[in-house]
Amino acid sequence: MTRRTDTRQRMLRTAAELFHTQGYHATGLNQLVAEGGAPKGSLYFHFPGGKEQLAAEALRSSSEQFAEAIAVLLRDSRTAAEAVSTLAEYLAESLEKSGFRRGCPLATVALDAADDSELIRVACGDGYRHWQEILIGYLTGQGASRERATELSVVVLASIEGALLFAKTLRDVSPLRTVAAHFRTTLEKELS
Amino acid sequence: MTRRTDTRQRMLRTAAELFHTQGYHATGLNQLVAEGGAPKGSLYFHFPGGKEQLAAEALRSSSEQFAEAIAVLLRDSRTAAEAVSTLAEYLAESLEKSGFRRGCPLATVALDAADDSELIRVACGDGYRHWQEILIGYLTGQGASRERATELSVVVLASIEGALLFAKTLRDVSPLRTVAAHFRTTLEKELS
Amino acid sequence: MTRRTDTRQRMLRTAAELFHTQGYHATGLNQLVAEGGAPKGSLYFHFPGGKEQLAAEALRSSSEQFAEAIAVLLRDSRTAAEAVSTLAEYLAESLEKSGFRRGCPLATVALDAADDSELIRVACGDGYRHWQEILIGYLTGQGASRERATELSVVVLASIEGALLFAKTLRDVSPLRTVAAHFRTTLEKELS
Amino acid sequence: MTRRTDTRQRMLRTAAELFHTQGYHATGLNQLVAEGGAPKGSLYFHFPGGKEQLAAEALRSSSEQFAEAIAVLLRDSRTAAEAVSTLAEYLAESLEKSGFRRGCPLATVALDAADDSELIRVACGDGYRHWQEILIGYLTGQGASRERATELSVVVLASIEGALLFAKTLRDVSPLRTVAAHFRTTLEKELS
DNA sequence: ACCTGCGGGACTACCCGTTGCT
DNA sequence: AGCAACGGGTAGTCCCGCAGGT
Repeated sequence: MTRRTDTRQRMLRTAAELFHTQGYHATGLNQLVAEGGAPKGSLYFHFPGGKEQLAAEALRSSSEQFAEAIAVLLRDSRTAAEAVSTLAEYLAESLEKSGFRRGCPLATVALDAADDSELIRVACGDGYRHWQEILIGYLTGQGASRERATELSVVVLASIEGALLFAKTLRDVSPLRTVAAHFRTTLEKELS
Repeated sequence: MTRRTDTRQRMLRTAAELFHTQGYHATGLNQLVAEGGAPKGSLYFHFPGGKEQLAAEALRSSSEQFAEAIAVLLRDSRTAAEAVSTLAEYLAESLEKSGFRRGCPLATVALDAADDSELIRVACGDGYRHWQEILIGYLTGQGASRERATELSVVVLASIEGALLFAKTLRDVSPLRTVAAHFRTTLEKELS
Repeated sequence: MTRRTDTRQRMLRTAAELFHTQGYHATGLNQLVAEGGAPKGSLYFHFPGGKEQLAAEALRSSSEQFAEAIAVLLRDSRTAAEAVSTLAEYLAESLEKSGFRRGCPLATVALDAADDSELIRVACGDGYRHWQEILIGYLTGQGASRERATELSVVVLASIEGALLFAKTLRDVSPLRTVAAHFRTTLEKELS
Repeated sequence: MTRRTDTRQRMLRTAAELFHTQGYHATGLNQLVAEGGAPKGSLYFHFPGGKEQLAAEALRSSSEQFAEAIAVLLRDSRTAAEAVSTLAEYLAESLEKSGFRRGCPLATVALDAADDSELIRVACGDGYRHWQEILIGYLTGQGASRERATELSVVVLASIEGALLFAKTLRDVSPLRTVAAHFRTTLEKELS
């Protein structure tokens, strides 16, 4: 039965998009089913856990998709410095093109729902850890020690998250570029 | 006439607390007036602009209070490296003591309400800019050029914001400490 | 599936009754659902347009019911003079029995909501036109020219509406009887 | 002290205007004080009976003003037929010029508040009786018997009220003109 | 003593996430 | 799979009084 999967998948896509841009509490189930063209009653068939489960699954999906994007970006970069720049530029474009609406796909929900739902908090946490692991793998591949790579991955990722927050709030992507420039220098020195 | 100031101020305090920990859309006016002991009708007397105005003013208040805390922390630090460490430690404690609820006082609302209200977005943006200026002032005082201080302030602040997000989501303050350790090294090298 | 129709219909009946006696703005949705025994959440399922749509549909229903009553009264009258008297007497009884609350089922809402809602204004307008057409049909059947019947229908209907207003305001049905007496004479002379 | 009278009077004027066009329940005290430029707290000083007293006084004022207008119109008319036509035309113009908002100054409130407030109901009733007396006086002056004048005054006034209701609801003043034409004929025949 | 700024809740229309019955 | 129902929730406005300054 493919239709079931199809409906479920469409709901998840819509949910991912809305939770990404609006956060958890600002996103209504009505808007979700309206925008996704899905019948309202079916929601609790596909997601018995309700809004919480839907959000958790949508976030996992968003997170994996983003992880894939990072992985591709890193694979195509010759140096860590270049990789960070490319990532920042990609995020800047994504943010700007969406009218400063699409920042980090997890951050908004992580902040406004983590205290309400353990399921959601863990989904976001897992996402962040996954991204970090990808970066650690890359940096060790570039010659960094496991310990150093771990530290750098946290700092780089945190900087980018913070820069995304600033960029969205100020409607100006320059924080992303500033952060990228900083780490280009830092990483080039260290991982020549 | 002290009562007027008192009620308004009490509302603002309660609002600041709730918006800080829950975000904009997750915070109901009912909860707000219940927790603040104020009647609903008074709210719209003091804040004719409703929830939006209340949030914007509360955020400005939160932002200034935080700015003051940063300023004090920096004033009491001998080096920039120490200052960043102290700030990170202060935030880590604040986060942990509140059960991982009090992160950045602006970030949650900035992400979940910036697209809905220009008033709120600008209030948050002004807050971030103010914090940055404080940091720039400190760094130039420590010998950094204006340009370098500007870049560093963005990177440091963004890292801390991102680390707060990670710490809250993972229920673990170590990202804050990792970031602090990183900048201790970086800043000590640069601003000896 | 009979339950759907049932709930919707029950809501409409209650709405018609309340809007008839209290007008639009004096009738609260809470009172409506309480009095109708219907759940609050269902209202916006059946009437997505909210109070306005509910009122408009209730008025159309009231209007048709009243039209039917007029039609029956006219069908059972041998002369136009008798018909007007019977109608006036019927309205006087209805008004008095209800404690001077049930006047024209459209007038109160027409006056207090026509400027707020085009939907409601048109619903009332359509009702009045329909009643007039019924009267025109009857009068032409009694030998009046189309033109004369049109004029008479307006005057007769307007007089009855005005008499209902006076009767309700003065808590005295005699204006209705006075109007009836007047048109009995006028119509008997003309449509012998 | 003239200021007191002034504020009170300004409140009454604004109230008369708003109750006339919107009815009782659709008119909020906030709108009233905002539109009238009066201080909110003063309302219950000048009108201890609150909204109800304010409305009742405003309606009495409106009613007297309208009675004066009728008296002047009748005084300037040579025949009853002409008088009714002039009155209808005056009302048609007033209605049309106000965007079909100013109908009878009492009717809207009479219908939507008579059941809630005896004070208001009686104020409207007194108004209607006063208008009738003026008309009766005129018609007896034109040669009608007291009894006949009483009946005619009710029918004429009721017709005009009903025509105002229809005109407002249909956004078309022709019912007023139709009624006027009818009574021109009737009255000319009778009171030659 | 004449006012009125401020406060006080109950109530407004509307929508929420959720669940049975079909 | 899904329509209809459910009631407690949302932000916002209602009409009203009281304490205290002019």
